[in-house]
Amino acid sequence: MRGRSIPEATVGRLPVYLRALVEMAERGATTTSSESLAEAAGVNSAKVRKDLSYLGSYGTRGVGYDVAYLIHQVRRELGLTQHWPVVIAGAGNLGHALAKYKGFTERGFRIVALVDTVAGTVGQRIGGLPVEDIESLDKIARREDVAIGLICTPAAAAQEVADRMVAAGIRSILNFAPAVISVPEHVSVRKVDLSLELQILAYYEQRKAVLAEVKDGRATRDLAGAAAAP
Amino acid sequence: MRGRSIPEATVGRLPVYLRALVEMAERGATTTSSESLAEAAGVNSAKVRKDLSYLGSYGTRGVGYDVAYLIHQVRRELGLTQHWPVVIAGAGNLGHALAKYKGFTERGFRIVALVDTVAGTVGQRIGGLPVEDIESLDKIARREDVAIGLICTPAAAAQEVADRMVAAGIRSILNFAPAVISVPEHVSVRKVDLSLELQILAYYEQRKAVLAEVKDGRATRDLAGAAAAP
DNA sequence: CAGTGTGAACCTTTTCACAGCA
DNA sequence: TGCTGTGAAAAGGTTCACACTG
Repeated sequence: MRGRSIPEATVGRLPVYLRALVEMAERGATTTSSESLAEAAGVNSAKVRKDLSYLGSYGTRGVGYDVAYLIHQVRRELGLTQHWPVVIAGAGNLGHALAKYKGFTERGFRIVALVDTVAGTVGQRIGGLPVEDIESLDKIARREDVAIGLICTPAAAAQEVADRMVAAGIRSILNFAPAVISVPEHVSVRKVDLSLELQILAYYEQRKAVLAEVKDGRATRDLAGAAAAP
Repeated sequence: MRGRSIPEATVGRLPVYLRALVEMAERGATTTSSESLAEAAGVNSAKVRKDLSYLGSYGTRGVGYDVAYLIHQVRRELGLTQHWPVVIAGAGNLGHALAKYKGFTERGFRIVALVDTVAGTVGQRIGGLPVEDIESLDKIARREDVAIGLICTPAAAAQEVADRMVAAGIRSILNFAPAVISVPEHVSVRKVDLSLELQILAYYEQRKAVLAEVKDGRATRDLAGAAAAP
């Protein structure tokens, strides 16, 4: 294919394929198929083929994909052939944990600084990094050419921190604070909301309980028109 | 509406609306509109109206929504009128941080236990909780009627921990380990993959750089469809 | 008359199914 | 023959626009 601009849904799955491919390579596999890659990534094979087709025609009909070559192509597409300096704002529990998280470094993301407010944890050392004053953010970001920032502050501080990051030239933000932040158009934001995920699980958990009741013939809760599956 | 079974995309936004509504209530608002709720949640108002319509007709035309009543309805729908005991497996950096994370407790999720392998951190105390032997998982889960488990172990241990959780009667899993886990049909899994999010940001970041080059008339990278041979 | 609730149009994503190629 | 690559169909999600109503 190669029609430029990969669908968002596909972009979200490429890192999963990449991880699966790297594991395969580590286990010595040189070739794989859409079927086995799908299995390893937890999706179906049609999706894998369609997703990979957006990158190009890198497979061989009747054979499959060359693992090493595909790893290279996915890495290139994701922009992982370069290293990305990252700054973390907020050195509480979560910032702390993320600063020490090995998975980032392994994938080419280097934490270059941890910043917090003076009232917070400035001066401490976490995982070999000193916690610096958030006032230095601009200086640090420009010195290290930081493009990506993580917000690990309480919700109340998130918007201000985001503004500071934008002012410091950061163009991508990963927001762990449970708050909606607004940024200029040219800045990308993704959010990870830990308790949101639990709330979604609670919804389906509750649903299972309700459905089980219906199935048992004891519909104790109000259900307009629920049909229990077999 | 009330045709049962809310679209997944809507379920994923309900917690965001809920948070916005709770903030509004704390600021003393008694009424809101799809417009202002949309603003607070970072979406558009048509989406808010459609999403809320899946819960029922809880608004008043010409007026808006009653904040307190809507909070109640969203909570009920999400299954947050009850408390959910949660167990965390893996007391490394992340398990540590999550065990101390206030946001869970605030939203009705109580961490009842932290388990790890004996070789790990068993015996330590984290945020008032002792780290227990993972062998006790079954006993703990049944005693506390745990329905939700968090996996915060390294990727290599994730599947085994998931199996243990399923065996212990846990029916919903939030997986923080960068690994695909497989579970029986009746178990729900959601995953939070920290470095995946960074990789997605890297993709768009790189894209911006490439697009800027094209705009400047200096297309230094291959965009057309040139690909190096394997 | 302001603002909800919702059909209808539109867009994105997934799945199907098979032609085409090594 | 076996597996990719991809049109076409189906499903799912978003946005539009307006009838309806308190």
